[in-house]
Amino acid sequence: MINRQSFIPIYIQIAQTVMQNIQQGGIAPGEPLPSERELAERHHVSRVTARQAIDELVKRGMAYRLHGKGTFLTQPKIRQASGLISFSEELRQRQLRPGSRVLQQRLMQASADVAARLQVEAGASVLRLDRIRYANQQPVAVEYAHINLTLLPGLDTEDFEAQSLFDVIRQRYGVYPTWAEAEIEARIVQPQEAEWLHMGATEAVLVAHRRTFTEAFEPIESVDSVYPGDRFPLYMGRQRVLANLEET
Amino acid sequence: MINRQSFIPIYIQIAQTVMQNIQQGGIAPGEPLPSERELAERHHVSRVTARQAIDELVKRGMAYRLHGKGTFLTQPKIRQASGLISFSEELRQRQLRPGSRVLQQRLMQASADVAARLQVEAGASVLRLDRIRYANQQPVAVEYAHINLTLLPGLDTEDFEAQSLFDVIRQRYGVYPTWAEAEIEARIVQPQEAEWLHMGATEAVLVAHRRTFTEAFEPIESVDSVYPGDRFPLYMGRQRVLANLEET
DNA sequence: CAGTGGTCTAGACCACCTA
DNA sequence: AGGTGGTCTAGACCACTGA
Repeated sequence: MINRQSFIPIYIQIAQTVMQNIQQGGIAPGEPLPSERELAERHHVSRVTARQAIDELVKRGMAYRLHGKGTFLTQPKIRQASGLISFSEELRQRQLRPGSRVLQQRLMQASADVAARLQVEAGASVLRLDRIRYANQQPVAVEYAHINLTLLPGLDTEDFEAQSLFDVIRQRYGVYPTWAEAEIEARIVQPQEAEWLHMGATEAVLVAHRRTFTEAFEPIESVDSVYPGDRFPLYMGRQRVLANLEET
Repeated sequence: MINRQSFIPIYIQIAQTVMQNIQQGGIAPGEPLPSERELAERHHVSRVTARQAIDELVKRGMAYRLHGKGTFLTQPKIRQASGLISFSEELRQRQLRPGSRVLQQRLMQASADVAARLQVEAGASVLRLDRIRYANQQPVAVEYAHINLTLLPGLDTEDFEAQSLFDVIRQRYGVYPTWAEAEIEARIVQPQEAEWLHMGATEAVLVAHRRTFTEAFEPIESVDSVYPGDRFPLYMGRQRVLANLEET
């Protein structure tokens, strides 16, 4: 079961076996996961490693610990998490088929505003990419993106109707989007957007201003996503609320 | 510096000393934190404990690790995090003075719908609490809340204009809100809400459907919060994007 | 009481980065 | 080479839970 020669850490492998067990229905929501000591013994690892494995599930909101009692599976997550991840990944998790129509894709020089958001110098190369996004053929969002080409030279020649932006970034450049930040507001839909999204002229839209960063906190892209207010609610996922360090 | 007799874990104490150092300007954004080995030596603890301390800062999005290089302070967060936390805590973090006007506060029996959301039996005791929320005297939200009285018997007699709901829950009942889940949509403001929030009749509002849970995932409350679309954007904080376990 | 998670030790080896 | 974080060991004691 556990391969010690693998480049995948042991605790991830153990977390995966527990995940598989869950997905195959071996553990019902509310029921206990194997205890840390049991996992440690079963896989011949130290308890610290077993604990680290369970931590991976807890971090994802899939399980919760109760001191003295055990670690338990949370209720099923219809939709996993989102609001901060990319459109394609979001749809993938919702089991919907993503699609895109590129409205414009062109190289440009960063304005002062865009430069500030991408933390590059004014005039630096930026890819402007506007797309309509589809889920199972239905339009569900309009995205206006500015992508940091200083970090990703040559990205502008790719075809983003056929492939996911993040897939290209990861595979061609080895750059991994690791941090995200978003601010969300509501406004009345603009006429052009209403047409693209098949909405009435006086309906409301959600606008998410999102920035994605590398592991080292370099901005990869700055995107404004426009969603129909009611057809496609943003799910903020299940999160652990952390106590303030100061208050302890 | 470190008190080994304290009921506060050593790694939390160390995290606090690092935090203080940061807040006093000892470390600038982008600069490295003390290394794990250095912290361990300085406080005479094992490296695992020092690492656990730094983990607390990383979990909060205050620092990020770079393999082989070090752990670095993130850029300052103007607004800390939110969308999932309570109104009072959110304003506290934004340095605004919270206020409330109670629209209605009454004991009622859970309808089938409310019962489902609070995971209680239909007909169980529920506190309905509708409030206008103020920040520095300005109305910034309308909240319609259903609170699980099965978990918090007697809560209905408290005065929620004078004190925070969560403060009462923590102090009187020892119940700690630990998990949160939210879904966000946009719609046109309703006439009554427009009046309360000083908005025009055709403006858009953000509606957050939020549930808060105990450590053991028992629902504490289910709240619909209505925010003016543009005056009070929701900040989703800075979060680490976790890779899928399956894809590893 | 036994079983659970929470914290902690004193090491170890690895992979990665910079000089 | 020497520093960093990433992973791992084989224990330990504590606090909490439930029978």
